[in-house]
Amino acid sequence: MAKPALQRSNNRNAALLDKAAELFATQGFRETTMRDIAAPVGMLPGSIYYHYPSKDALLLAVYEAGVDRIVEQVKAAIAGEHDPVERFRIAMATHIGAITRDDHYTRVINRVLPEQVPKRSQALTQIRDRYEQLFREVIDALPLDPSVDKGLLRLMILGAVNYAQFWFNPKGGLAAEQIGHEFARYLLDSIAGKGGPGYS
Amino acid sequence: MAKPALQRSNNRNAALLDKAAELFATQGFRETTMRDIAAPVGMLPGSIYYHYPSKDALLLAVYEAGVDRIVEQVKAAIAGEHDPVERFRIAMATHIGAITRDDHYTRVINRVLPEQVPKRSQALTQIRDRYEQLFREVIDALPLDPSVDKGLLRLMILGAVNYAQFWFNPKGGLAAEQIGHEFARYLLDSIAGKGGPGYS
DNA sequence: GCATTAAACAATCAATTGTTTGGTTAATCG
DNA sequence: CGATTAACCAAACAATTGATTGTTTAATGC
Repeated sequence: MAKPALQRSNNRNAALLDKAAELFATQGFRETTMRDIAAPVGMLPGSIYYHYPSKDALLLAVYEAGVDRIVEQVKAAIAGEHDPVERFRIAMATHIGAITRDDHYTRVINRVLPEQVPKRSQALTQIRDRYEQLFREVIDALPLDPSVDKGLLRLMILGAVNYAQFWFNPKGGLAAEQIGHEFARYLLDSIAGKGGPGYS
Repeated sequence: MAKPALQRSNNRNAALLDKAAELFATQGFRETTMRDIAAPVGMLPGSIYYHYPSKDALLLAVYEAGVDRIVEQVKAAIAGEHDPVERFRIAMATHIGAITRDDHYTRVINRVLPEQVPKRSQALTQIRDRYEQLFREVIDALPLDPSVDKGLLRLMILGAVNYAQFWFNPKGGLAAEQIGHEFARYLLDSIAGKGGPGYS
C-alpha cells in the first residue's frame, strides 16, 4: 500500500494479475491452473510464487480489485445525485453495467463464490460485503411503504442484478444500463410508497 | 425408464446418488472426489464406475433428478389454481421453498452451474431449461402492462429467487414460502397492469 | 445344480495439481 | 566497480485426481 512503485524493468505482476482475473472469470477458480495463468504471461508456474504466496492469495488480490472497481463506478455515478430514488436507479444501472462489461475483475466476484474456496471463504465474503454495503445504504434511503422489508428487498435486488452477468448479451436486446433502469422501474412503480414526491 | 426395478439384494445405487447429490450440493462438483462419495456409502471408488461411466454422468443424473423435483413441486402447487396472478405467486413461493429446503438434489442445480463442467455444460443447460420453461409459461400468462418486457422480468425473477438459496436461513426471519410471496408482492403491486383491479 | 450376471472389491495407473527448492540474470545503488 | 536484490528460470516433488483392470462374491433363472 505504501510502496513507491519501483517501476523495475521486468515486472509482470500486472500482466499476471490480469491473466488470473481473466481465467478465473471465464473458467472459474478450481478450473484454472497455475500453469494456465503462467503460460500466456510468458512465465513458469513456479515464478508466480515470487509475487503471490499461493493460488488463494492470487484470487484474493483479484477479488479485492474487482470489488474496488464496482464500488468506485457506482459511487462515482451516484455522487452528483441527491434524490434517493434517482440514486437507486443509477446504482442499479451502473452496477449491471459494471458486472456485464468486459472487465474480468468485476466478473470474478460473481463467477467464483466464497463457498467454492472453503479455506478463504470468510475473507472473500468480507470483501463482497464491502460492495453489498453500498446497496444497503442506497436502499435504506429509499422512501418506501413501511410494509416493505428493506433487507429482503436488497437481497432480492442483488440476486436479480448479479444474475444478469450470466445471461446478458452485449450484441442483442437492451444495453446493460437500460436493463438496470427497467428492473428499477418494475420495482419502483410499486414500492414507491405514499411518501410520494415530497418525502421527508 | 422401462426397467422393472429388479430389486436385487445389494443395490446401493440409490444411496450412491443420494450421497453424490449431498456432496455436490454442499461442496461443489470439482471439490468433491469419487472417494468422498464412495466412502460414506461403504463402497470403493472404482465401484462407482459400475453404475456410472464417469463423474460427469453422475452429476447429470443428480441434475436431472433435481430439476424433476422442482418442476414437480411447482406444477403440483399451481395445478388447482386458474388465476394467472395467483399461479405466479404460488410458483414463486413453491420454487423458493424447493431450493431452500434441505433437499440436496434441488440445491445442486444452483450450486453447480453448467459452465463449471465445460464438457457437459450443454447437457446441463438443457436440463436447466426444463425448469426455466415453467416460469416462462407462468409469467407469460400474467396480465401485465404492455410496457413490461416479460422475458426481462423472467430473468429478473429467476435471479432474485435462485439467490435465496445462498442467504436463506431456516432458523431466522421469514419462512421460505413467505419470502416468495413478499417478492411477488413487491413486483405485482406495480406490474399488475390495468388488466386486473380485482387482485391484490 | 449350474451357468449367468449383477455388484462390488483390490490394486493400480497415468495424469494433473499446487508448491518448493536452488540456481540464474540483470538492473540498481553506494 | 562490487555487492545487493528484484525477478525470474529450471526442475522436480508429493499429493491427489478420475479412471482402468482383473478378480471375486452372491443372487438369479433355467
